[in-house]
Amino acid sequence: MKQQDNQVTADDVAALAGVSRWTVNRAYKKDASISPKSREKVMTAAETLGYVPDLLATSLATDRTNLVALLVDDFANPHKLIMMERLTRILRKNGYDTLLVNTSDEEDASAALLNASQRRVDAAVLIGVSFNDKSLKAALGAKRVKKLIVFARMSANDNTISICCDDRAAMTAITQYVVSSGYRKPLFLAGPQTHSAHLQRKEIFLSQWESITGEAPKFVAVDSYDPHLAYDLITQMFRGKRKAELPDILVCENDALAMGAIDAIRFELGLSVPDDIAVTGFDDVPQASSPHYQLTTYRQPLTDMAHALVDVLEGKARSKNVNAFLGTLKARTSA
Amino acid sequence: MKQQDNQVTADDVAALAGVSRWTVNRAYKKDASISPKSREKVMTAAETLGYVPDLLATSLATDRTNLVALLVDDFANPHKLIMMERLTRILRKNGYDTLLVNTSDEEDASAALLNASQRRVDAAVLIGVSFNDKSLKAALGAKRVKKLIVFARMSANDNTISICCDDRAAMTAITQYVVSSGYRKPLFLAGPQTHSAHLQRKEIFLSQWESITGEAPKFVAVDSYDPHLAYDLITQMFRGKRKAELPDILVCENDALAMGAIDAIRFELGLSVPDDIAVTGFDDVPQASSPHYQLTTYRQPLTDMAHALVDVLEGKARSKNVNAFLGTLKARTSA
DNA sequence: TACACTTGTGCACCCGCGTGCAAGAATTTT
DNA sequence: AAAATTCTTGCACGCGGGTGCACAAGTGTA
Repeated sequence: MKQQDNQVTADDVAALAGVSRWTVNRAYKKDASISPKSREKVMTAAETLGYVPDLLATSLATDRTNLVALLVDDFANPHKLIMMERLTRILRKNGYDTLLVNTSDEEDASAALLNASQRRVDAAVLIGVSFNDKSLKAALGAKRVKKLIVFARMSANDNTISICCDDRAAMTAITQYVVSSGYRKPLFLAGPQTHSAHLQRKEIFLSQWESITGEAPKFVAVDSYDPHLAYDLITQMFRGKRKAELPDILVCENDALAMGAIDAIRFELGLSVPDDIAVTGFDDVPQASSPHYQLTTYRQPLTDMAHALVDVLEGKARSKNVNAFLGTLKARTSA
Repeated sequence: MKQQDNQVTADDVAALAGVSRWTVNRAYKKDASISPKSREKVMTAAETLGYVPDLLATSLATDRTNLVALLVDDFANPHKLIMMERLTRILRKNGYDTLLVNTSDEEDASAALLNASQRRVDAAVLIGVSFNDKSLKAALGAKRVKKLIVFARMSANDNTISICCDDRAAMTAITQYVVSSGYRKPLFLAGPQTHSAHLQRKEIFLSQWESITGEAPKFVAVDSYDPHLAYDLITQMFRGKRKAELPDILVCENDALAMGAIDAIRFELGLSVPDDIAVTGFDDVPQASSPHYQLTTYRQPLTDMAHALVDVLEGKARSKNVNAFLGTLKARTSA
């Protein structure tokens, strides 16, 4: 493409408009003291020259980049796509651009974050779920990161701002749904155990269930939110078992695991969902509503959460942590 | 978190190391003329102060940001997630950061791109598929974008660099597979018709098929690569038809459409895939290998393509367009 | 020891724009 | 109509670091 070597600068516009460079500047500032006709002149000049202010120089001068780093550690989960779409769109609407940082490779993660911080991002937003203490520490080590925000996940770290829905309320809704639907032998399928116990959906479910029915459910866990792991684990655990030995419902920490489990139940064990074993998930990914899965799951209010993120960025958040969002249970036929 | 208000600058390091700021600079430049002991002094000083060069200032001074804008227009397709993961990882390994720009909202798209260009991205990479002429024009209008690259898609635009696999070879492989598998009544399910005809997979398939069998296949199209649209269209088209009226294979432009189609065939029409109607896709998204879909599809060599992108960015690409990558046909049980 | 020559280092100036202040122009007041 | 305001505008300086050149220091030779 045609390369415009001579980048149009404010000086050029000033020259054409017959004013000083600073007047050009003011024309772009909303509440600057400048006469309407000056602004007019500048704007037409800018138009003919195709001038747009340079964000790099602006950021350097103002120490505000309007850039947010989005740290994603797990690209296998379709829910990430939804979150990324929502966040980028809403951030953009509020004047922020998004730097996508892939932290799936453990070693590169801190380097990537360091790099992002060298760009003076206004904040780093973690939308990963398996961030362990090490990652968090690395993130905090990057001194230039002004704010560290954990999105869609609880965080107990003091140096962190957490924006997520009320996991306790969510799991309560699921637990009550499961109990009232008549299930009695649940098995909880959890992901990586990287959180403080009391923050885990697993723990919440277990205690909720126990307080309602008096019995402590069993649970199993896989090392990452990977449908294949769920598939393999369920296959291996359930194969050859008599029906009486199997749970009547599998409560999964998220949809990715739930979908893997459903496939295993159907295709490896030849059983029916929900008749033999019911399944619930969490997130309501697009595939959850497909006729194949029809997954009963829980949807977080991502749009509201994204707006809360903007509030935090602008420093006008009500409280430090914004983690009492309420989602909705999507009851489908999988449970 | 603790905010380090006083940002460490090269001057600070210089003072501590007892050299000038420029010597500090040289210490960070690979092939600069600087004595080993000076560099040593600088480095230890930098270490104790926690100094890292500011990328903003560097970019401003060198006119090279090492930033790439990734324009994504369709977050419904899981393949995007794969591409994003691959691209961000490989770009990062080569020193580039990625700006994620959501162009799914038509109106905001050009604004978003303009904004990215104001950050002086070294290149804009389109990994969308439904970019129409209007979007391309908007992209080209952003003068500051030095390179405009279309990834994983052909592009006939002269101002554009296209990095993709050889669609002709790919469709040939699919066509031959379908023919040799004994299918005789294909229907091509296409996405938005935004490309020049000769670049479309649809056209390639149609002509390939005709040249082999002598018959011109039928085709249908939906307005976006949305599984739901495919689902609805197939349901509506096929419902109530006698078996003889139905195709024996549905060749889909990508996996998203194929999966929607499979669901419709199974759940709305009560037919079997592949026995009643076979289906093929394109992309090999993760879900394609699930036991439910077992989709026969075509996988592009994304890693190689990502490296080619880096070559283009560094200006050491063999030719202007790099679009002869060969992928592999993944034959599964859906066809 | 004097000379040429190869490093190593410092410096002025630049990248493009923002901020605060002071001088100039326009407007109002008396 | 002169003085007091208020609105506009210009400018020095700074954000953090890169580039090319000139000079100082270090090395080698006669």
